[in-house]
Amino acid sequence: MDNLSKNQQIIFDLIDKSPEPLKAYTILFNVQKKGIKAPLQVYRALDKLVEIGKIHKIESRNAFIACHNSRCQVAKATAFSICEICEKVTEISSAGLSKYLANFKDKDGMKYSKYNLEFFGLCKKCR
Amino acid sequence: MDNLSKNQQIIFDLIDKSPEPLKAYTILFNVQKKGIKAPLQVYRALDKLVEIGKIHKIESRNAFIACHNSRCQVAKATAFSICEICEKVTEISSAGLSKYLANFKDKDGMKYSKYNLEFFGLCKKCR
DNA sequence: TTACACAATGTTATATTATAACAATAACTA
DNA sequence: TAGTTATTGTTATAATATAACATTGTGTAA
Repeated sequence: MDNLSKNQQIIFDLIDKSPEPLKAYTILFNVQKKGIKAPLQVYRALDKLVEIGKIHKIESRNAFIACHNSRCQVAKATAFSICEICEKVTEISSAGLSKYLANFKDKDGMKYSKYNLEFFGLCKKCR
Repeated sequence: MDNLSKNQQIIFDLIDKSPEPLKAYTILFNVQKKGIKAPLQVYRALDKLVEIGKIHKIESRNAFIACHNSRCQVAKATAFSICEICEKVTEISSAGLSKYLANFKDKDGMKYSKYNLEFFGLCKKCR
C-alpha cells in the first residue's frame, strides 16, 4: 500500500520536486506530456496522495506541497508558514507545537487529533 | 469606518443570523430578493467584511461565518473546530491558545501574528 | 458650496477550482 | 481464476472566484 500508482507517482514526483506549492491546473499542464489529460485524473491522484499523507493541501492557497515531516503522516496534523509577499510555504515541524495542539482542549473538554494551521507573515528574504 | 455599506450590511446580517457557515453562492441566492444579483457583489462585500474582521472564511470549506470573538478582530488570528459529520463550525476563543500561537517561534525565530487554525473532529452531538 | 478623492455599486464576461456519471482496465486476494 | 477493489480514461458540468469597465454614492477640505 506504500506503492503509488502510475498517475499518483507522476504527480507526486512533480510536487516533490517543486520548490513551491503547486495548483491542480498547474500540475495538469505539467503532466499532459505524460498522458494525464483531464482534471479529474489530477484531482483523483491528489485526493489519494493527501489521504495517505504524501502531500498536503495548503487550504488558503488551493495548492499542494509534498510532506517532509514524518510526524504528520499519520495524524493529519499539519502546520505551515506562508509568506504573504513571495508565497513561500514551509511546513513547520515542531514537537512543541504538535504536542500543544494535540493536547489542546476546547470549552467542552474536547481534543482534536486532526488540525491544519497556517501562519502568515514575511519570510526571511521578504522581511 | 465601522458603518457597513448597504450590500455589506445585507450580507453580514445574513451570515450573522446563520447557525452555520454560508457559501458565497448560497449567500447570493438568499440576497437576490434584496437586489444583489451578481457574484461579484457578494464577493466584494465578503472581502471587505473579512478585511475588517466582521466575518471569517473557513478555508477548508470555502464558507463564511460571523465573528463572535473580540480577540480576533484586530489580529486576524483565528481558530475553529469543525465537525466532520455535521459540519458544525465553532470559533474557538481561548486566551491560552491565542497566546501560545502568537508567541510561537519557528526554526528561524520568526513569530507570526496572523494565523488560521482549523481543528477537525466530531462535535458533541455526533460523537 | 463645490470640487476632489475614494469607496462602493452595477454589469457582463470569463477564469479558476472541483466533481458527477459512466465505462473500461489493472492489481490484489481468496 | 473468479471476485473484488483500486485505478484509469473520458465527457460534461458544477462550484468558486476574479477581470474589466462604467457609474454612483459618500466623506472631506478648500
